[in-house]
Amino acid sequence: MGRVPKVMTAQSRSPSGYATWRLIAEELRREIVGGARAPGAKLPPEAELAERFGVHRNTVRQAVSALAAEHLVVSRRGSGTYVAEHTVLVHRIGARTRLSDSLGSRGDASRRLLASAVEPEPPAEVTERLSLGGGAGLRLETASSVDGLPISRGTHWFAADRVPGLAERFSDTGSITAALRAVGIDDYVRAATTVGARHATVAEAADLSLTAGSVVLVTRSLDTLMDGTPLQLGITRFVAARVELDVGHPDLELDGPA
Amino acid sequence: MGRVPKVMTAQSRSPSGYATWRLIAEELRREIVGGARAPGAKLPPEAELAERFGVHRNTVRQAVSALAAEHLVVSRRGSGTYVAEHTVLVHRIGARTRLSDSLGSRGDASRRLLASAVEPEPPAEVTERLSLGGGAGLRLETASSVDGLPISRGTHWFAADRVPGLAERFSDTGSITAALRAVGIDDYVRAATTVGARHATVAEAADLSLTAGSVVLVTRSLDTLMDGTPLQLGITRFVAARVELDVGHPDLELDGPA
DNA sequence: TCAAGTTGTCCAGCTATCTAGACAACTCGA
DNA sequence: TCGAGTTGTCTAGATAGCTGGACAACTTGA
Repeated sequence: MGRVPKVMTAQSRSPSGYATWRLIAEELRREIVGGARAPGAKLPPEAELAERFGVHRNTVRQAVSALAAEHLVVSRRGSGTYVAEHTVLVHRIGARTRLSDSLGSRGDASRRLLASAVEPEPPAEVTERLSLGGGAGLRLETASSVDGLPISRGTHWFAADRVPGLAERFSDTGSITAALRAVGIDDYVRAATTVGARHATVAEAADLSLTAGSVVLVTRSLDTLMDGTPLQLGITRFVAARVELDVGHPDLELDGPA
Repeated sequence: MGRVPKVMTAQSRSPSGYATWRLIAEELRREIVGGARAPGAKLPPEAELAERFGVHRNTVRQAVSALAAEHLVVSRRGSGTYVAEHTVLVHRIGARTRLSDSLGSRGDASRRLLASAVEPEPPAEVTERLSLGGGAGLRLETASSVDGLPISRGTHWFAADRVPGLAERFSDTGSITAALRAVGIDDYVRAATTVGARHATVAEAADLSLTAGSVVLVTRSLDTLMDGTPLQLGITRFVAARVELDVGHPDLELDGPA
């Protein structure tokens, strides 16, 4: 592979608005999370990386320390820098799958309530998609993490009068499904989900322990009761570096008879 | 909203590795593609934006010109800066939906073949998921655009001996579905799709007319014949700023009887 | 025990980026 | 027609980040 893209050749920085060390960090991160460098593997020495990217070793060091800050690599003086265990969480998006399920399959996962509030006048999108019609909205802010690393932040909207006491129930269980069951809603399905991606806002970067400008996956989903009544509008921001979404296609059989 | 995050306070650059003007550009882009600023709407004057972000007007100008470079805004001397028509393409991911469908619903959309090649030894992932078993792989590189703006880049793998002449057929129609039909494959379905997001590589940024460090949505999908034989492994990079993925959930009825 | 290899720390100089200010060019409503 | 408002262009200076080099601290294998 020799020299690699060569974007960062000139002295100091490329005029892209991105610091050279950031571009290098992102390239190395791609190699790691993409699987080209397995956990436990040793990274090439800084001197070698510096030569490969055509920059000074100090610049590589800054890139590596950024990766170390997000626990993707661990450096040992005198020995080398090693890829850390980093397991990417695969979250399945399906009509009946919940984030709790994806988290539950893992060892040290948690989901917790950060805040809840009754909003007399929710944003237009919420009023519309939940068919609130002037009623108040209940907003829940949640956070999830795996192995102590933040995975996602979620904003969940409900019709306030349909789910009395939901916030308290959620705190008990860490599961929205369980909390809904506790307030009398036994079943619901995912009606629609859209997926986008963008740079994290400053606030999101802080919340998710990311450096500014990291990438987040954003899902917007609508859950409905079995009779089609809209139940929950959820907006979830996932740390793109640590999460992959799996879009199930279980509707194969549905097409046969049609 | 007053002053906004204030990340970029100090002189020169913030210590995040991102130039101040880039952070501002990304914030403005979020406001625009997020819908807070409608197409045709006038942006606040540069002086006002400068005050809001706590930077000099020149810094705002650099951010705005970056947005202008991606055709998200248009500046008119003496008048102001306006949000351009930018329509986000919504691409539905379902068992039987094709990118051609999403593109087809739009006015000036195109899809074209960039390259095709028979690879005697495809990457391990391809060999495995397509069950090539030592056979050669056919690789197609495609690009799609809407209104002259690049939307995606795709890499499509097939078993070379199962789809003779596919590349030529694709060039004719701009549709993989049509090309497959032309070589005798009438029907197939999406078996699995995963979605991730990350910063674009340097090469991708160039291919998709993006500035370095922009965000791309990455889907990896496997299509199979109706009998389950793997047919196509596709890796598509979408411009996150211009595309939203819609995950259909058409399998509601499937769960009832189960 | 030693030497090669690797990461950690420090410092001086250069340069791109941001700040600051001024003025030109143009639009649009009064 | 005029003037307020807005974008376009230019110059100059300050500073943080990148470069380049040297050396210390530590690990590992011979």
